[in-house]
Amino acid sequence: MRFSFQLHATDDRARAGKITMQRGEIRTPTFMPVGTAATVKAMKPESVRDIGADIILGNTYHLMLRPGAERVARLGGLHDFMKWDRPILTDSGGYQVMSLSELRKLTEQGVEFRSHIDGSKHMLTPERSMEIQRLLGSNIVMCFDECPRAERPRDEIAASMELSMRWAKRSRDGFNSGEEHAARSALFGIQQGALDEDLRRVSAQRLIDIGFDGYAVGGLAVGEGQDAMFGVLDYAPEMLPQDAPRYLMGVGKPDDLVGAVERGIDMFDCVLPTRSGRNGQAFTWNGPINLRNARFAEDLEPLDEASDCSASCDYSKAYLHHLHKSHEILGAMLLTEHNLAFYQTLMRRMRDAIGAGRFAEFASDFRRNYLGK
RNA sequence: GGACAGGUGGCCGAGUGGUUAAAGGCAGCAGACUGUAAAUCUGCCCGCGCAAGCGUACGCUGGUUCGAAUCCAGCCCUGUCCA
Repeated sequence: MRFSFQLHATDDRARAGKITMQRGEIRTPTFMPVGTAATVKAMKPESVRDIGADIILGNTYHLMLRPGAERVARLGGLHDFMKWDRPILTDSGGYQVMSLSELRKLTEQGVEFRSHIDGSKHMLTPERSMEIQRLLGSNIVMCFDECPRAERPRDEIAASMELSMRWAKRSRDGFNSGEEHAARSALFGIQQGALDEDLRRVSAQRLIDIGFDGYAVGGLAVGEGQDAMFGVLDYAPEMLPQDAPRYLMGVGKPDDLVGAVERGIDMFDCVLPTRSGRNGQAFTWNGPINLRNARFAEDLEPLDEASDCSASCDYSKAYLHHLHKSHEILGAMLLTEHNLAFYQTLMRRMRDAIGAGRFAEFASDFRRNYLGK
């Protein structure tokens, strides 16, 4: 089975289902922990699986620079290399076109990056991005796109979207040319168009015309704010095929996830649970807290007594406070694990609620506790 | 007892006549983080005040000067070395 997506239940616009691939099943809505540089930072791969992740994300740009895609291929591919045998989705480097905008030159052909590590030049084109993702052994390959910042003027957003759509076609062709890999992996297109409904519609249609296994909503959570993002999600997912997974790239905070599932999104990835874990922030059902805060210095309560994740229920906030104040590496490890477990539990609860036809109730309960309203 | 060196804001440490409420680091107190250039970054950090500002402040006491953390004298303390 190369790739299939089955919907088990829908509740209003929310959907619960399953992606089936050679390397395993992905229960949707799903959250993919981010493992940019062949590691979900501060986590052993087996722990990532233990807390419930079905799939993780890797990155073309970072692995291209180090250790190099060809080297990963010689070492047997990304899965064996990092000891993660389940599905891996790889981002194409499109996000780095924005995040490393100081270090690159963009042309119709592609993007020339100046490595943030050693200054060396690397040309990323749709074709090369497909090749790198193939060399890595990616299971879900993302089209090479440009992810523009929200505040760019409309004409630039439109031009950027058109460029991304031309690149989507080239990505499709490049992907198909890697025949053996194409026969056992999937390719996702990425809708752009920022906050503009017409551009989003044009973008969706271009992608559908090309044809992909799944469709991502890109270019959100890039500074526009949650209201604006939800505004787009009120119409953008419906522009994409019903029978394919919809992936909201780079999102988000727990309340973003709930609002996005509510609007028909099936897949997410975000650095927040891992990065925040390293920076002292823990997600809880009553909202995020910062364990560095003095008020936790003598708090013997665990983060989540009811959790079956050890990091969440076996250690006091006082201890986590101490570890983070002391810059002890275990503090980063435990909070990362807790946060990822929290995200996985959140996804499971959403899937269950959709299956039970009571997602609206779940969402309202969640918001009352998490946002205090 | 003698010879050097030195005493700066919670700690370390710049500064050696006015632009100094006093660099920088640490600690402390908060905040941010959304397809990871992030175990990171930002703000606050003498007291009172919303602020303008006022008051205190560079071991202590006195002096020189329009003006002193900075120059002078005495004293007190610390370190190293010599007896």
